[in-house]
Amino acid sequence: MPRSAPARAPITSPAAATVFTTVLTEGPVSRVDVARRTGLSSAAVTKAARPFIEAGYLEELASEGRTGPGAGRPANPLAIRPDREYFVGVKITGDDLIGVVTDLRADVRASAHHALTSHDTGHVVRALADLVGELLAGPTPDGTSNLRERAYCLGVAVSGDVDRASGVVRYSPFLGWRDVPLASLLEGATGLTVTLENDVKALTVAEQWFGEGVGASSFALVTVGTGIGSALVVDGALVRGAHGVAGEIGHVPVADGGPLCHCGGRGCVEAIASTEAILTRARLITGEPGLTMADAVTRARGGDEPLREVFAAAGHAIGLGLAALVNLFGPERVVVSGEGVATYDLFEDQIRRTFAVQAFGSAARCGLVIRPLPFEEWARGAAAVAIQSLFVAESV
Amino acid sequence: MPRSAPARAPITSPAAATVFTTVLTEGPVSRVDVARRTGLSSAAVTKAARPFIEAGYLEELASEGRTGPGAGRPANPLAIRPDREYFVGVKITGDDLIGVVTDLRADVRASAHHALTSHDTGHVVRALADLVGELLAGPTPDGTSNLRERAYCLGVAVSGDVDRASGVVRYSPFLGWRDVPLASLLEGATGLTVTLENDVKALTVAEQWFGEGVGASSFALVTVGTGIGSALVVDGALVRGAHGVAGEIGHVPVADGGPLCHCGGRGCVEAIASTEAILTRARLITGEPGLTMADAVTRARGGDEPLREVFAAAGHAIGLGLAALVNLFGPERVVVSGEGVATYDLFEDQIRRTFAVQAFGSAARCGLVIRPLPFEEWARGAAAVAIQSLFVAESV
DNA sequence: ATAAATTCTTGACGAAGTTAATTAATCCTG
DNA sequence: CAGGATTAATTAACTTCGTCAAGAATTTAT
Repeated sequence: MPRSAPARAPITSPAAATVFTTVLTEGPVSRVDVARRTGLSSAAVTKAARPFIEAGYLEELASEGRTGPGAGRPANPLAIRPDREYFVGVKITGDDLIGVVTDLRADVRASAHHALTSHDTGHVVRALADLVGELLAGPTPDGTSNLRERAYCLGVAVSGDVDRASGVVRYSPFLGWRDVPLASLLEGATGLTVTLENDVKALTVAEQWFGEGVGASSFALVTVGTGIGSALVVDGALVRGAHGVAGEIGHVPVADGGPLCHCGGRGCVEAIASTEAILTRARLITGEPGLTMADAVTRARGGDEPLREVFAAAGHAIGLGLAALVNLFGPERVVVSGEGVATYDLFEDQIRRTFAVQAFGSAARCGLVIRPLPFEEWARGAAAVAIQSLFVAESV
Repeated sequence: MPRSAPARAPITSPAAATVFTTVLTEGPVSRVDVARRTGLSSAAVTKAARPFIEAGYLEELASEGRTGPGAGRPANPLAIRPDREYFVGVKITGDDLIGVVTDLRADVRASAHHALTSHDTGHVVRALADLVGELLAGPTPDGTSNLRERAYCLGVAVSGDVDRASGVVRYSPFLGWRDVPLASLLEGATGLTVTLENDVKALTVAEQWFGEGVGASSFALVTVGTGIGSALVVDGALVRGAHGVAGEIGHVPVADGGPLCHCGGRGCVEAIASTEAILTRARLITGEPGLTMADAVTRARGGDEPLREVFAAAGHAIGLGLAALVNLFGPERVVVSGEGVATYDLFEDQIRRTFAVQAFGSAARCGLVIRPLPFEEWARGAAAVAIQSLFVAESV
């Protein structure tokens, strides 16, 4: 090509990163507004925004008629051009790969699945590369180019102990992996820049940048399902834990002398409220060892009191765990998301009630959002991590 | 005065703050060493250090003979001159004022007490100003000057909801105060620059800068006594909580269906392990409504099994709370400090045992330091906050 | 002595962001 | 409808901070 390749996102200084994230996460904003929100001078915003406009990442919206009540030159809001770059996100579970392509705003544009027939590293890497190839095969939505030419980054989410910085899966119980340098393997196989992250943390990043977490300096996300996990954002940064462990709300002890947990502890939230724990208890109570989760849910929804109580007990345990989290951290908001079967409607009431009782003082003012979690969301989280990887420096 | 007044700590740039804190908290270090540890260039360290040396805050130690194994110019380590400036710290309790004077390293040089006969704001302010006057009356230890001329900052620690930034006591149950602008009142009364902080947070700052927290990017401090509280440091910054509440480990629910807590919850750590909760339980078990804490402690130490079990139950509850904290945050270290009567010897074993069982995975690698808490330490915490207030910008 | 190693200092330079002045685009008023 | 008021964006000069590269200082090793 005679013309130089289009410049990638020109994040060259803290101010550039600040301006870009502000426009990215807070919709169209005028330069003065960006300046006001970030504390930068308006001159700095002008300077920082120009390269982004030239590289096609930002655009100036035609002034939208009225500026407001008073007089004055109307603002030309800066807006993101979401189609300037695409990102691939893949979540690896024990059984399959879930992949999505998103735009800069983390809106999903395409998705695909792929069953895993083995946990062998080589197999997974090949399958993942195939999936990525499939996802990027088509043209861009605007038809002017194809996806592959505008996608440079791949985010991968895996449950377990993941070292994002080095791109290594330290330990993944589901896959039976230890110390697999997955990021570099995938960079070789796909040619994309790969960022690896723990799945719950990835989900939290998506929420922090493009969901409920926008504008909150501290918040938490909790996932309820097979396991119960969470991740915390304090002062804009993900809490990672000195030894790589943090956010283990599933193993917060809430019921002294309660059921034994697979972690060796007693009365952990996960020992009471995980899908398996609920099912075990439901079978015990009904005396039907063959009871399925789907049946239990249907009957509970239908008004089966003993079964409803099993779910309520789970909701109570989650509420206690939330109270522990909120009393210790005081986040601005917490998102509780139900994985897999959307049973959250059976928990929600009890979670809120218990939380209201156990949250201390004004910590109770913390906003509680409870909602289902479509499983594609996990892959979207991975893509969000890829988007975030544009910002090499601090995570604003 | 013909000569200009001696310059205060010349913290004019991020680099200056970094260099000064490094030397302050990590003992004598050569300039190259500071550069290596902080990532600054050695030129920057030289430049930043000079004004501190000129103002008398730092000095160059004569090269200490051998530098190490190899050749090369020997290092001239930079060291703090602790006596360059003194700081006053005062802790306000419901009954009295405890005050100390410390040097730059937060070493206590003088201390004094003062009984409070009323909780009236004016009375407390006057009493506190008197106490400060008393503390600063003498000459400096080196005899070259007097304390007052080298003390500019006062730190004040109060339990309850305190807004450090505005210097307002939002709510203090012990004093019965609401929205008292204590910092500005005290600036008027003492002429010193006043920094107000919550007492547990102040203690944590002291630990972060001058104790177990040095070098740890995240750690927690827990105090056990009348109340049970904690404060958390994540990535070098104190967690404040979106609504001003954080670190409320005392109200983490650990025993579902346990004793009712004064906060309205059930099974809170504080409802089981606070001094009052222990005493209530001890009286119930022994059937002696007049039992004192001192007696209970003596008899438990002497081998009284039922009483030992009361303390063990408290230790267990604390251990569960600690596990919750550590599983959620993954701090590098936790300090557990016993307030008032030094009963920690009766808890320690049980705390460690429970913690070991309930801490999840490598979170258990978190270092646990359990030790008594001399009550002057609270005032020292206040002084540490005053020292930290020199660093206007971020708390490194 | 001379060379090698290591620490510290110095001055030129460059990057990033600020302030202040200027230009631009609109509304309001008489 | 001209002129002023008002707000937005840009420009240019300047400040500040910290790096780089070169060299001075001071030791050990040969």
